[in-house]
Amino acid sequence: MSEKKEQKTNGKPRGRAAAVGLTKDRIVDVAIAQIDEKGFHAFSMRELARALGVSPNNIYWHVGGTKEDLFGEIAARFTAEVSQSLPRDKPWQDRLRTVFLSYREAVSDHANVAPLLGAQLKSNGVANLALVEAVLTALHDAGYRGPGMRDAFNALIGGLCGFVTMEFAPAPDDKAQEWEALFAERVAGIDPALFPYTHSVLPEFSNRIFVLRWENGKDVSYASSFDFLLDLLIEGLSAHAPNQTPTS
Amino acid sequence: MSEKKEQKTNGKPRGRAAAVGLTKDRIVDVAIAQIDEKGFHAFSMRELARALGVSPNNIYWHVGGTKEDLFGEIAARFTAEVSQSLPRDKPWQDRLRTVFLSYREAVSDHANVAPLLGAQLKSNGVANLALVEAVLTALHDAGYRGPGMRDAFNALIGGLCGFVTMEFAPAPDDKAQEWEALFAERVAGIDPALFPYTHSVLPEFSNRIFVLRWENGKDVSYASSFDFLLDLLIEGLSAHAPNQTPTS
DNA sequence: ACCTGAACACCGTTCAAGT
DNA sequence: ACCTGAACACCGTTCAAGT
Repeated sequence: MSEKKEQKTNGKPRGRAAAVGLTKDRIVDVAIAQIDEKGFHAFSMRELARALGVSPNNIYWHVGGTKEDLFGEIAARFTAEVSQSLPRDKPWQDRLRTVFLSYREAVSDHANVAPLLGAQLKSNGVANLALVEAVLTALHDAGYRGPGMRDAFNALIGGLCGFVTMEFAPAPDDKAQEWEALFAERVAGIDPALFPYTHSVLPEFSNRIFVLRWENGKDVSYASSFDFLLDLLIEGLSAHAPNQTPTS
Repeated sequence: MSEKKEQKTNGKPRGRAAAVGLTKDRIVDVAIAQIDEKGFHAFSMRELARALGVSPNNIYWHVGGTKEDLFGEIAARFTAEVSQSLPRDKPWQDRLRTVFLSYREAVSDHANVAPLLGAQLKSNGVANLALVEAVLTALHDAGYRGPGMRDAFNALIGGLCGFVTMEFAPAPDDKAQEWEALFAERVAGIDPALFPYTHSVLPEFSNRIFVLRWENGKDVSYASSFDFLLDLLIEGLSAHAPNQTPTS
């Protein structure tokens, strides 16, 4: 994440009236820090204003009408980070792999922000064009065009970014410990007569597969599952590719 | 969605004191209706209480301490619906396809509830064991065991359910029209010198691929992209399967 | 067991005003 | 252009109390 100095004033030189020197960049910095610390659920505009030592309205002024707009800015910061240093001359398969692995890495550094990234159009929609361009170019090199390219693009973004959103879905807030214990117990007590296969994988998969878990990706790694998904998709795209590129 | 009659009293006969006859089922019914109508963002416990003609505390009493618990109940209702009528004697590929197509269908009937389903552990975690059992059984028939089975399970659930969550991510609330126009304009004005491939697919893909869109799956169908993702995964799982089952 | 009224400690957002 | 104070219309949740 870019650690901009606080004095940045959006490029424009400033008159002598400004007392605070608030910046969109600084707002986003502190907002991410707050979410990291207290979780997405506990994040509020007023608390953010307090942390910045500023009136809430000041934030609204810099960020544009609404809390959702701030979320959009936060999401933009993330996707911007991903588009750094995309490899240029590797085969399209390698480029795709790099893009999505680095997306997952960026998100896992600030896992509490995850609910923002997949779950709202505005965040979702702050186009990071470098990322889009990279994926489209890779698909183009694979020979995809038209509707087939659209489906391939959506399958990649939806499947992989969606996975990451689920991976870091936040657990219940406060009394987490109560809930964890209760849920763990419920999983352990699954009836083998009704659900034989689920029961048979039980001690091993308990808390390690989606749905049957009480901790998220911050506590239990889903890296190998993500890699597997990524492999399936890239291999599948190769197999369906209308036009193969030499795998130099 | 089950349209339980309002009088249901959880099976237990009731003493003469009960004036209202509120039920968890009825709470969930009306909550889903409210979210359908006004969107997830606008949903509140107090508004729900008003719609039910009931004191807010009454809801808390039936649903267990918190709003998150209610979300869990709502999610349970959904996954419960999916597990109806899972085919028994078809090949595992067909069974997987049916499960996830019917999951997507159930969600798209109440698209505004989507943010609830992938984005919070508690909803996510209300184990629908029939669904889990169906997926695990299919993977077992494909020959998957141990860590490979775990990765396959997570890739399926994370990729496909994650896709659906993104597909129906809600657009900004009120002044949507403003934002749509502005975003559409921004997409139309993408610089062909900086992002040549993105620019080249522009009129065709505008608002039809993730990231570069201002409407969600309620307004623009992502069915073909979901189908493509599903095909890639099932074919890939077949290719990697440790043990093939005769097809039919 | 089921239900309510009143209250606590917050929110997001807007309006009018200051420099 | 940048910033604040005060106010509006809400929240989720809890506490004490009623039948």
